[in-house]
Amino acid sequence: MASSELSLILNNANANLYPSEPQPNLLSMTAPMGRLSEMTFSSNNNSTMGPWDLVNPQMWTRQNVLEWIGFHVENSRFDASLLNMNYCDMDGITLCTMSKETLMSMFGSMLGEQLHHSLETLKARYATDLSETCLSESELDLLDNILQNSFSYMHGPSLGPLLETVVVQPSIPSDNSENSFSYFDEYTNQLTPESDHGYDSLTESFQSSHTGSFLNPSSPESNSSDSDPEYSEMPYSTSTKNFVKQESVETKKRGRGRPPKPRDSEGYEHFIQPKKSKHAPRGTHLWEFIRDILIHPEQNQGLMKWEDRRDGVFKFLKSEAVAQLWGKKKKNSSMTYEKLSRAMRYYYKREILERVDGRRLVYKFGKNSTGWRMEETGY
DNA sequence: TTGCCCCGGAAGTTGGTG
DNA sequence: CACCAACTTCCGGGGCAA
Repeated sequence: MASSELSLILNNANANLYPSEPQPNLLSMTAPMGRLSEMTFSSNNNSTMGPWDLVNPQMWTRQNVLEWIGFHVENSRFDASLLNMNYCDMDGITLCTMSKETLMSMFGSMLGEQLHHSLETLKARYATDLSETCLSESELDLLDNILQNSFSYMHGPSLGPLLETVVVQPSIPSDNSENSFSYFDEYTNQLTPESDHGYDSLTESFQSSHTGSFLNPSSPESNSSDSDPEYSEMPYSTSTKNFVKQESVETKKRGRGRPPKPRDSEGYEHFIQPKKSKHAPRGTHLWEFIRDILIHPEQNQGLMKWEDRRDGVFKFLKSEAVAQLWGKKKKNSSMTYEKLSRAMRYYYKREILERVDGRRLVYKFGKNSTGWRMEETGY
């Protein structure tokens, strides 16, 4: 585990806690994208369990340990700058040997206790179903092959085995999208001058599951938006398991209206959850989400592009992919461009967007939108 | 003809607020 | 608890290019 990664994940926790504080530019520190291991490293988004949640703590990698600590740092609103990063650099076996006192001395009484509680819970969980959760090497190989075959188009040729690190994730993220947790989040936050919520727009989606599909630098900037089968046929899901699960659920017609918020059923309610302020802003608005994709061209990766930056005219290049991202952010796996575009059309009345007649997939920011102008973004 | 997109009405849900 | 904002879902209709 590189110390820079340690810094990133902990800095990020602080960035989420103190979004108004100026953050150092992490662009240069951002790990190169593309490898699944690096994608999953940042998958501990917004108080969502990371891969570690599905693995016996004894088998955690350094990365898993770090994600787990990061999760609790964020949930307890612990000031990550107070952490000694050397304490975070250990594997699961080492971690499991630590007593409550040791953890409390390393991480302070509050966080240490929380970590101990979590660790004991997880250890107890996996003590009973170890045989179910641990795949044999041959099973891993088999699953790896399946994933490689199924998702090969999502990866660059140089990618290593998908199961190089733990890739399993909860199929339904838990809760609290406000509290994102990845180094991309911090990046997003700092580059979004008007990001009033410190939300996670791109990052949540990028990090957690798309296994590089949007990030593949070789992805052509398709003009045909979703005629590209890459984006039209495959839900953006982490694993085949999740994929199958989602598919079966979505064949049922769902009721109208906003889908119910997933309830936290993962047994972590007992941890200190960051309480939403009574006046906490709502989550990201769609137009802000769109804006942030546009003003972060490094991470945009051909999803959208500016047609006329000065006038705020932009175009969806991969409309369905953007919709999937939006759906992921909203914990709504059945989001489509059709639905997203309906929401976009409502913005016309409010003058957040202006109509662009006769051009497919093209919209324009209106006078009631902010944060996209060059004067505002600084670039 | 088909597929994709645009349009806007209608009805629904969730979460914040008073 | 009512109200409201912000979507989400569904739908019928229409345009356009292949």
